[in-house]
Amino acid sequence: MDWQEKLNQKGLRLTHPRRAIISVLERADTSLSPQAIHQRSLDANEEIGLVSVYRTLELFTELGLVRRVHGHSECQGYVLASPGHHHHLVCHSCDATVEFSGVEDLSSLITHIEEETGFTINEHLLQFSGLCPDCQRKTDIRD
Amino acid sequence: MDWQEKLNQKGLRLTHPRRAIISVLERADTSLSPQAIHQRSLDANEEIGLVSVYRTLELFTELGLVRRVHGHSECQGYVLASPGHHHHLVCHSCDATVEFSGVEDLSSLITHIEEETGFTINEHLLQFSGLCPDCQRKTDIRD
DNA sequence: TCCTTATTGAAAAATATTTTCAATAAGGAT
DNA sequence: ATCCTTATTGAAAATATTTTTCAATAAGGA
Ligand SMILES: [Mn+2]
Ligand SMILES: [Mn+2]
Ligand SMILES: [Zn+2]
Ligand SMILES: [Zn+2]
Repeated sequence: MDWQEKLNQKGLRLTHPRRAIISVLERADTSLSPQAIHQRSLDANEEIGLVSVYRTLELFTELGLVRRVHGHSECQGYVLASPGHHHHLVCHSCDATVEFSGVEDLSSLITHIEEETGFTINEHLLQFSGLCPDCQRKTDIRD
Repeated sequence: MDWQEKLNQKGLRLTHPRRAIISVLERADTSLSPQAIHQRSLDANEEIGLVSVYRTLELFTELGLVRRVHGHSECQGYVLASPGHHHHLVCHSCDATVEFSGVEDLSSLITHIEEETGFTINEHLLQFSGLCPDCQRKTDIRD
């Protein structure tokens, strides 16, 4: 199910700002802050309000259409989300962000921690960071 | 090595705001935002400036004395960090935050993702969330 | 006790986010 | 095609958060 169907299903409208934001995120290769999304939308001659960016990101996060990426300083980066269990990998140097599928098996770790702490665990946040291929090359050259 | 030694070692001073902030974090059982830390410090009659809270948290994060906890909405929660590799477990309901030691073995997952994406991975962010023992009890009673 | 300078905090500036509300446009009904 | 309902928008104002500046202070070695 794509995002348009998802909105229909919930009785939500397919508005201009919503289209514009998805379009910006589709073209992005890094996560983008609300401000950045707004700016790129204007750059593409899709004039939308910054308020709508905030509202749409909140809605889309709720619907699982976008996900938040948590950086060292910045935690307001949003990326398009593919359906299913995924996490993100971020380049320290250029912010390139790619998704990887959540195939990790944390179950034994989770069980261990549940026993140790008495908590019930039902959610996890996992993110990797390092250098993307491009930035590795640039670093090599400099050496 | 405790935080005081660490500061000495770096030629940094043991100031009143720094003591106050550590003291607040030591007493906390959830992560705290800069504002919350400031308020609790005032409540404890340790009058420090909010600016110093920001500056100290930045410094202490750098030094590995505190760590940031990333929540669903809020990502400005700080907790005291024990030395070594740790992650955090947060209660959805009451925000109770406990540390667990980073004994997880992500190496095969990391290798897999490195091969798949061409990235070099050197850092990870892992956080669990769920219900703490207290909040489990409260939920049970309500049922 | 003195001296150096890292650090503080008040204030202002810069940014970021949320709220409000009248105007608009999405999309189902006719 | 046109009408109608109402979800949604965007301008503006209100709030909240974070950073910058800089003179005053106090940490801590001499
Ligand atoms: Mn996962
Ligand atoms: Mn770990
Ligand atoms: Zn890169
Ligand atoms: Zn709890």
